[in-house]
Amino acid sequence: MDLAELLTGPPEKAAPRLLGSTLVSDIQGKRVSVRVTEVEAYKGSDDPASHAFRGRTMRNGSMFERPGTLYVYRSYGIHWCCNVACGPEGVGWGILFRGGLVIDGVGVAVSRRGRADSLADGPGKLAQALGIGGSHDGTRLLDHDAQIRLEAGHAPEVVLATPRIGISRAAEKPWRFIEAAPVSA
DNA sequence: AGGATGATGGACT
DNA sequence: GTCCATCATCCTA
Repeated sequence: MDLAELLTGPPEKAAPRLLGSTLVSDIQGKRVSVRVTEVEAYKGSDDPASHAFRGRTMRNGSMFERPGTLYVYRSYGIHWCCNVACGPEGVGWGILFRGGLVIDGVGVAVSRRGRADSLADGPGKLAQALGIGGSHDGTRLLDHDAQIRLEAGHAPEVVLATPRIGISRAAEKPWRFIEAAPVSA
């Protein structure tokens, strides 16, 4: 199953299968690639924690676009965070990119982050490392000539499901998925 | 290793 | 006016 097909499904199914895929950004002539290791599912009108719970607005419109559309929002007035829309067009389902590992363009990521560690282990940090901002809202991540793209990778050996982070409503749903290190011998 | 806190802006009641 | 899908820094231990 390819990414386009995967993203036509519900977020709690698609999210864990996005682990191990790669986000690639080509911005200002610089490339950064991040292996996705942490995601969260947000299920639109069925999910009180979702930005799309109350329907489509100016801010969340991208989540209602076709699968593979990037939804970028400002968090706490300071950071940028990004999601990919999934499910049928118009439903407002999405998957938040919550963390990853920089596998290409480390120097660029270090420069953007202003530090040499913790480059993408958080949604705001991941967006900053990739150079993603409000102007990238609506990017079609599955277009081969887009500035920011989502590409297939190799699936992790172990996936853990836990409650989502930083929310107060529907906090019991185990819709956070992380790539875990296999238990060593 | 873990808890508290300030920064800062937009969406919503 | 209040609530955030956060982060870095500054404490205490």
